[in-house]
Amino acid sequence: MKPDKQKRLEAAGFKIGTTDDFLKLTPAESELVTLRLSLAHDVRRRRIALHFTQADLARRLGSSQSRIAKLEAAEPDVSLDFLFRAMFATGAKRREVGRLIAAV
Amino acid sequence: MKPDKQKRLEAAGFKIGTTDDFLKLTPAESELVTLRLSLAHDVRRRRIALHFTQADLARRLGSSQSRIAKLEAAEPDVSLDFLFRAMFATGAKRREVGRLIAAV
DNA sequence: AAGCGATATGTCAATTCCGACATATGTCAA
DNA sequence: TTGACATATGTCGGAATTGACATATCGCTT
Repeated sequence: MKPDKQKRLEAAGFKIGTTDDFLKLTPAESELVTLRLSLAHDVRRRRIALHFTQADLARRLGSSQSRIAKLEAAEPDVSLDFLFRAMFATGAKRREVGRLIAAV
Repeated sequence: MKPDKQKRLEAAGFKIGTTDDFLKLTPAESELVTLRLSLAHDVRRRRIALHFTQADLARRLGSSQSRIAKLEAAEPDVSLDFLFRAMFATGAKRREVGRLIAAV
């Protein structure tokens, strides 16, 4: 959010905070949420870079298009296991995954 | 395994390969196995560095001592979700987790 | 507008993973 | 040895996650 917009909202009585603040997450929970979001976003990025459809990636994973859509939307019923399997199914190596996770 | 021992075994007719070879894992599966082992080992390392018992860590996670034992043994019914929650529960930050995962 | 490929959303039964608990094994000090 | 504490192993019912499927919506071309 742009700073000026934030100021305007706050002037209007809205308190602006991070998602973590809003959801009252512990630091550990917050790390986990960020991790999930990062992975979900990167799976999509990598899939598109490979010119794969969601159905293509699903086939590679022995899964279904709808599960990939949910994965990329980081829906809560998508596990880290599934996210990592998807990363590796797009050809990611541990080195790349590590860099992604470490990135602030 | 020491190289000389490997040579002796091979001379005796034993073929030496990696665990991944033995289990006929795809590269993606192999990355996942390595990831799980790395995390499991590091959770134990971090727990001990904190002078926590398995029961202590379990309490922090809202879990049980037996689940932590299984986690550290990287048993197959332990999810990546659980492994990451344990990492963060020992105070690990994404930066550290990323470095661990990227490490060969 | 109509058709089409891609993505999103919703549901459900089956599988997987979990906490809880019991119990076994290990370690070490008294 | 015995006892106390830590870790390992096994089981079980319930909760979470999955693949499968149906269907809706989007974006684009004609």
